[in-house]
Amino acid sequence: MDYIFLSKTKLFNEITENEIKVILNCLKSYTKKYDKGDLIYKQGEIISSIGIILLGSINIENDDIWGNKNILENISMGNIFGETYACIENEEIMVNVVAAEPCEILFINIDKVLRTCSNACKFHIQLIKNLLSLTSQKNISLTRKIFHTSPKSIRGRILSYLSYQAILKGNTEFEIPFNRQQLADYLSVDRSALSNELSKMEKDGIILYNKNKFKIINLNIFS
Amino acid sequence: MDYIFLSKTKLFNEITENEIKVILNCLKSYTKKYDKGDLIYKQGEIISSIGIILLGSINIENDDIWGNKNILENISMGNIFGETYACIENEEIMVNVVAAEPCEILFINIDKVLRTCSNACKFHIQLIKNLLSLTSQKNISLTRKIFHTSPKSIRGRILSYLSYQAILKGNTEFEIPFNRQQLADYLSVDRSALSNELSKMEKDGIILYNKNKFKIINLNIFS
DNA sequence: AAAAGTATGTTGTTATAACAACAAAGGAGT
DNA sequence: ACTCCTTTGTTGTTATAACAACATACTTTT
Repeated sequence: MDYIFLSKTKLFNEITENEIKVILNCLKSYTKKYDKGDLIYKQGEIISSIGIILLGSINIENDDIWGNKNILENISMGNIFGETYACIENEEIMVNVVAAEPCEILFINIDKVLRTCSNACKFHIQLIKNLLSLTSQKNISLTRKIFHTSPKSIRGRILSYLSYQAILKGNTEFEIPFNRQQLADYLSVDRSALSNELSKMEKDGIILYNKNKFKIINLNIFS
Repeated sequence: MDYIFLSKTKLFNEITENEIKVILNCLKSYTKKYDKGDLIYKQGEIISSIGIILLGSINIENDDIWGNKNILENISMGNIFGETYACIENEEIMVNVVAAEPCEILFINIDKVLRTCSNACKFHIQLIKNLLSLTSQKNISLTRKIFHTSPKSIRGRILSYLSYQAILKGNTEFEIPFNRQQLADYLSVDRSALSNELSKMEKDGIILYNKNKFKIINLNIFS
């Protein structure tokens, strides 16, 4: 186990490598490998472990009753997933967790962290604090997705998403972590309509793009 | 201060009335009253206090760059708001918090809870645990809104929302906490289009409704 | 290098939502 | 009961997104 890597993750923020070693042992954690497309957590399951991505990345997806796939989030190496459901008892997970590429996951039973946390155990308290911070941040990323999908027009959604990416990267030229289909799913629009709108926006001189590289030319927010 | 009321809230779960009294004093909490429509937290502010609603209810809203108002959530008596931003340092709040009716709010500085939490203080640990649970639950309610707004058709969104409400209330007949405009905002659709679609659904024999009372007759999920 | 597979772009048609403008119903206050 | 005001429903028009089907890259495999 790469404790140095783990000590740099947000989950183990302010926890030393040796302390991590103790925690992982005490909480009976284990690792598992997955291939691209493998289902890690299935909609409807009751889970009590969080996952830390040691290698690769995963997608949080929802398949609605009509079969439309909706990508809520892509989570990469060093980050965690499942904490929302693991922190609430008997709450069915409403999403699918799917390996976006070959990956390796470390699972930690969070029930134990929450139930056995006593004043005596300093690591546990820090772990809970870190979880709180992470959950809050996930909260914000969900709020952000809601922002990007609340404009009624496709152009509005694209502008919302791209302008946020530009701010995030601190540059009007940037790469996005989605391909067209994934971006369409994220914004809840049809892929071909998205492609179509992107090329219209290029014609209108608002953006330049090639694959997942974008450049914002003139963000006319009133158009 | 009504400590009995507070001891029944989720935030003070497993904390006694006397302990609450100590905490509130120690954390320099204070209360404030608002009229309907008053702005409690404004988009862009850096906040470090969470609010507990002692009386009334509040709306979490977003006004986008084109002036569309988007209601993310309605939060009622005994529940908290602002914890997402208060738990992360220097994170601007991206929403407006508005009094949905006359209300009274108890503010608690969360910075102090997180920073001064030591092994010696048992209440603080419990408070953080409770916050973690609440944040996780808020997370789920955001995910739920994403579900309700991800179908591409208005009917799909209405069905998603109403069928969830029916499950929540455990009855095919129920009241919803929104008026038409608020529901339209929540589902990110035009109000008149929503009214129109609702009456079509009634004609199609799927639902019956009057104002905010609904009855699901025949949830044909494949239509 | 050819073949197969995947991702992206393009176009035309159809379905649907937004919008605007108005009508009707329901409350609140005088 | 009348007026004012707010909420909800209705209709027709216009704008836009979904959808389908195909074309054109670009990748990966053999």
